[in-house]
Amino acid sequence: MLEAHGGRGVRMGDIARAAGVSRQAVYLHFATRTELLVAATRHLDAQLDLDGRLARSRAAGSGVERLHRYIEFWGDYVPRIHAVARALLAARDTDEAAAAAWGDRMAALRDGCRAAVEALRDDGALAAGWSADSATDVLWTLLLVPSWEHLTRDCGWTGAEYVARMKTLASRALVAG
Amino acid sequence: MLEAHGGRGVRMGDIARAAGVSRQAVYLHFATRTELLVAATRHLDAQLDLDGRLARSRAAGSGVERLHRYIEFWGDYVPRIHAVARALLAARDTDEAAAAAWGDRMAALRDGCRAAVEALRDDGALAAGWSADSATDVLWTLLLVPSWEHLTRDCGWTGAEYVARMKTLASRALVAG
DNA sequence: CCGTCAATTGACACGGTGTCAAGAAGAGGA
DNA sequence: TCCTCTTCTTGACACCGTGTCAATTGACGG
Repeated sequence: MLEAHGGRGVRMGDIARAAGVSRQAVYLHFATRTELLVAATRHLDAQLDLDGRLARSRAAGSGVERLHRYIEFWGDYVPRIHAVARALLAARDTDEAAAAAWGDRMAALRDGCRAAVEALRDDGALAAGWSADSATDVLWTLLLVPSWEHLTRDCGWTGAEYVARMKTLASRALVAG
Repeated sequence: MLEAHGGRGVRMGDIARAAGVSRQAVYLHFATRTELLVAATRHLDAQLDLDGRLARSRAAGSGVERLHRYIEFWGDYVPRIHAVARALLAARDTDEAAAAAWGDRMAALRDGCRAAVEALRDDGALAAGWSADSATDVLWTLLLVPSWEHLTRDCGWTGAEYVARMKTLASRALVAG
């Protein structure tokens, strides 16, 4: 349902109706809308085998390869989780729990960025001018969901273009030489 | 008031009270909350002399200088408009008019990016691999408000760091050589 | 047969936006 | 002085979405 509505405007009553159940029944399982949203993201992560997808990046032989694999993973993953991410992102403004849940996911993204940057650094391939910290911050920011949204929706980039150009961008920006 | 609350949680009643006027009086001047928000951004642009601030970038002698001046302008401007931008951004999800107003501002940002990229291209300084369009999209995305927010709030970058590192990033990514 | 558990119905509180109607206060002109 | 226009006030209300509560029903298992 979130996917059908771009992550917006899905109410508890809509969900209940779609599940063939009363609105109150939903509250018997999820105390708040945010809790339901968070459960949906967890479910999605499990269903999509988040950890498995990350394995390819972790197994990379070089820093640059790791960076590229990570961008490939992310470019493939974001569109799948986008709608629910969008909903969580919107809820964040008014709901403390949603903000925390979003923070967790962003921390995980940062871990991946950090690992890629450290792999680069260990190869001596981190471009001059960046510390591991600042490079991590940059990569982390490049991969933000709103940026993906902007590029694919407002700029009309395809998923493949996103991956290819993001690789170019990150490589030019962060990799030495 | 928006600045005091990070652009969130400011209600019509709060505004009225702060203005020493009844809530309904506000509605005599602005039909909707969004209209008031949009008026506030216009007011802010005029007060901050948006056009004047852009002049320095427009007067740049080279493409690279123009790019750098534009990033300096933006890095100085965003923190000043951030709270109201945040509010507009939040309203965008539920309000068509807010989405349109935001779209306008983003289009203006894009125009600036486009001009900088074309200046680079005309100098023959646009890095291989980018078309003017894709380079514009990239720069446009780098400067997005959520990214600025993320870097300054979540990553703890200062305004000066934002400008300096964004210049580095954009230069490495887009400028040849 | 009884207890438990999940679900149902219907009502309600709350918070925020936007609307409406009746009236008050002041300014300016005939 | 009176009249009118404009602006504002007060207070009520509709609407929407979330979350709560209470009373009830129906199925399943010991």
